Amino acid sequence: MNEASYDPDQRRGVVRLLRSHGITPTAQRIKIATVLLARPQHLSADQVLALTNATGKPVSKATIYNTLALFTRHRLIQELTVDASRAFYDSTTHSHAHFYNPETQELSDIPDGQLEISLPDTLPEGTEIDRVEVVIHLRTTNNT
Amino acid sequence: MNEASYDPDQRRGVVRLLRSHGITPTAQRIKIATVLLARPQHLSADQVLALTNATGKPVSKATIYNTLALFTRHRLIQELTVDASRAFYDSTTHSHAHFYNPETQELSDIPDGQLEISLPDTLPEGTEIDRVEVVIHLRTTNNT
DNA sequence: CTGCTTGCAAAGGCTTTGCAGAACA
DNA sequence: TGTTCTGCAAAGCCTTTGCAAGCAG
Repeated sequence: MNEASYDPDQRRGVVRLLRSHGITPTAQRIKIATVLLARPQHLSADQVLALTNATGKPVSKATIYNTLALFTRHRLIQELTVDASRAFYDSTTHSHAHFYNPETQELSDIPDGQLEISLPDTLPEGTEIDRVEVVIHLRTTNNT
Repeated sequence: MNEASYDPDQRRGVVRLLRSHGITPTAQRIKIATVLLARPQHLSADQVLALTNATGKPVSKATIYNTLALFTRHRLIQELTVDASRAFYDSTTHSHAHFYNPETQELSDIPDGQLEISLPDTLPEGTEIDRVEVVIHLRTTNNT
């Protein structure tokens, strides 16, 4: 029930996942990855810090930031840039479209198939597509 | 030739534009708008500051930030969030898709028609679409 | 006059970095 | 034993804010 409870099978899975992405598993990285990848979610660095340190031995803020950057570099998670003031980290790497509500600061996935996009056939010279970020910014309906 | 040269006609146009967006024209706002709207471009606050203060009486950094926020609120320009570290301001409000090259920090428009997107027909309860941000993140091609 | 606007400097939030100690192979 | 990783605190960058003076209507 407790998210941080010790589950050897889960731990082994996370270790395998880190290794398969070329990341050396350490206690801190395993803990952070376990929190992040528990379910599809979008978390700010601060939220990751809070969740990670909700139980067990705390992980420092510097390590959180360094680890999130490392995970992003190795494509274990995806960094989202929807708000200039804060980065979000998406635990799912396949879905790329999101709703963002600035009022509630809520970020949510748009289900696959709900949105279609056709990419341009010509790109700037010498470049290729790294990733596509689609964010639909919402506002509360004006019920006058 | 000089971008900041005094052109009464241009100035009148900018004043009209500000008024039509519900913005009280002041010397600083006119100067900033003139720089920004000179052509389609994507500028950071710092770049706007530099360009604005390249000639004439300088405008303070605080006013630049406040004015860019004001212009954005009144939909004269559009704020783009492609890089967590810096906001960009787009002088064109109709085109929404961009290429972004993190290595060069270059932001460029994708011509209309090059990219098509079908929006979802269902939105979260009580919300409507404010704007859609599509950013194709590029990377330099690996010429091994 | 009265309210909005500007500018300066200080504060603020998020993120990165330097460096010493700890962990790991 | 040599390299990588962690954590603390300090620094850094971009942006916002408080407040007094200036300007516009």
